[in-house]
Amino acid sequence: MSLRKLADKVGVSRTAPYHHFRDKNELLCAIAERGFYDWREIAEKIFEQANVPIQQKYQQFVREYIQYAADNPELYDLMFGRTLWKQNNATDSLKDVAYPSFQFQVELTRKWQQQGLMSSTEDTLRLAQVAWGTMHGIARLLIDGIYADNSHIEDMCQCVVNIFTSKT
Amino acid sequence: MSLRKLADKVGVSRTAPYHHFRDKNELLCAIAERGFYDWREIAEKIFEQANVPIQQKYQQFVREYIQYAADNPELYDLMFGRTLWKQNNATDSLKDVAYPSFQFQVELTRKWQQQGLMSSTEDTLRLAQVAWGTMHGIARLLIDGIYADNSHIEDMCQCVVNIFTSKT
DNA sequence: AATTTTATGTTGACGGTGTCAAGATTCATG
DNA sequence: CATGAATCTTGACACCGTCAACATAAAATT
Repeated sequence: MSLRKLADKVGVSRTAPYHHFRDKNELLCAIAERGFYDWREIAEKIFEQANVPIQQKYQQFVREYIQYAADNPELYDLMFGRTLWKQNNATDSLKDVAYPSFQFQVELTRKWQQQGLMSSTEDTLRLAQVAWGTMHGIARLLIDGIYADNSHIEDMCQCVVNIFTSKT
Repeated sequence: MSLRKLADKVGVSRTAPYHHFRDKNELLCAIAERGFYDWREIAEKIFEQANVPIQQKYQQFVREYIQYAADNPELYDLMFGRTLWKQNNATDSLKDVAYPSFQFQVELTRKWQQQGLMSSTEDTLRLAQVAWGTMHGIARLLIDGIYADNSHIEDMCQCVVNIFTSKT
């Protein structure tokens, strides 16, 4: 969607947004930022649950991550797509929210390793990148409509959990 | 890059390409098609090797997949990005090359399961989606510049192999 | 050899888009 | 009341994909 159509739909002139955002990129960054806040809330709720085995929490985490992407394809594309990240288009404000979100994934991985859910022989950072990459890749295959269908989500998540929590 | 700049760089008028491709989308599809052919050649060479253990071939496959994406970020984005796939923008001609490429991944997975490299308790299609999703996700994190660096490729690939070939 | 068709090129024009500059309006605050 | 900030507006510019119309060279047909 273009800025002009957007402005028109809101019933305002085409240049009105420029008094609130320096350019289109900043507006997109702001939208993505909201996405990171929303996702963090969802993720935190998962791990706040008491009396739920970690393996089940992990499965829930994977499923909700992918479901979030499938439910908000455009937003996910903004948050993790090349539009904002490929050429330093990301605002400092966006980075301030996104980087901790990336770091969160690493800390989660470390905890999973410590709790024996995942192999502790792997380097934590690498494992975090791979584990996240797996969710990210499946999410992208889904929202880009490549050889994956929304009806496969549940099964794929189960498969991910099986693979990553295999005893070594 | 825009069609006009491209045409200008080639030293031709802006509408010249329209005598060879119906529109910009068709041109992009043709480029992506070439990418699929190239990648198939690379992949086939890996599995043609004799006297190389399958695990090593698998590792090589993962590494070369990700390296190919890292070396040709724009091309990879065309081949597997939402530009061409999200809204049936893909040409029939492109689909004819791409779908078998997707299917190839499934057949590879089936073979890996049969040869005991990967867990044979997982459904082959799901496992193929997850295994490919992992490579795809890491490739995307790399080329989109999100929390992954080209210097991590080797280590990440090793990690992927370790995870997916864990004995169960 | 002459003619026609095809392949390939060109310029002009249209509507769409992001964005800047300059001016209008509202509105809170001194 | 006056001032200045916040907000909105229209006009203009350069760029983009694409269409229509026309030119020309090569290939095919007669």
